[in-house]
Amino acid sequence: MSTKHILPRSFYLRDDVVLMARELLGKVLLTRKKGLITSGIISETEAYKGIVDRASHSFGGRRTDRTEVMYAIGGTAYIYLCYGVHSLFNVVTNRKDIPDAVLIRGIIPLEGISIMEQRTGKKNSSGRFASGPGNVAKALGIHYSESGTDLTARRSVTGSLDIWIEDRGIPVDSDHVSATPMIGIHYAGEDALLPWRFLWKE
DNA sequence: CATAGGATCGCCT
DNA sequence: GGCGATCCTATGT
Repeated sequence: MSTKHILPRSFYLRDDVVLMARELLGKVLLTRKKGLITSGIISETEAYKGIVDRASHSFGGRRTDRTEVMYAIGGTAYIYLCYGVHSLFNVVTNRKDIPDAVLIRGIIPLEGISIMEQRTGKKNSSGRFASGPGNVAKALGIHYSESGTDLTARRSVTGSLDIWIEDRGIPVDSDHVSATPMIGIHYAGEDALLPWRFLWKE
C-alpha cells in the first residue's frame, strides 16, 4: 500500500462538498487500530453544507464544543455519537472555518473482513454488512473519541487509531450512482444547496 | 443542575 | 411499520 495513493490535503480543500461526496464513492477508507488494518470501498455518502444546511450540526454557523471540529481544515475527521449508541464518521471538507462535511454511510468491506465481522458480530454474506453510518464506524473500529483525527497524517489524536482514505483508481460508473436530495427539507430555489446523498450500486 | 432529543440500528409484530 | 436502546450534547433555569 503505497502512500502515493493517500488522498492529499488538496482533495479536501475544495469548495464543492456535494462534488466531493460524489468523488468519494469508490475511494478506499482504511483504519489501523492496534496494528490491525481494515478497509472498505466507500459506497454511500451524504454531503452536509454546514452553514446553509438545516440538517447540519453547524447550520447557521453555530459553534459548540462538539461541532468545533467541523470548522477545522478539510481532511479532518468529524465523528460524533448518535442516539447514544452509534459513532458516525464524517470527512470535513473546505477551508478552515467553513464547516462542510461528508458523512460516510456505507462501505463494501475489503481488507480485514474477519476482523470487521468480529467487531460487528455479523457475517459478510451480503457483501455490504458494513453499510449504514453506524455500522461503518463499528466495522472499522472508529470511535467518536477519535474526532479531530487528521486523515492525511496517518497519525491519530489518541495515537491508537489511524484513519485515512486512498484512491486506488476504482472506477464508479455514473449509470450506477443514484443521487437523491435528503427527504423532508425544502428550500425554494436553493436546490443546489441541499444536502445530497450518493449511493453506488454495482 | 435538569431535561429533552438525536445525520441510527435491529428486533418485534 | 413501530419502537426501545443508550448517553452525550445543547439548552434552559
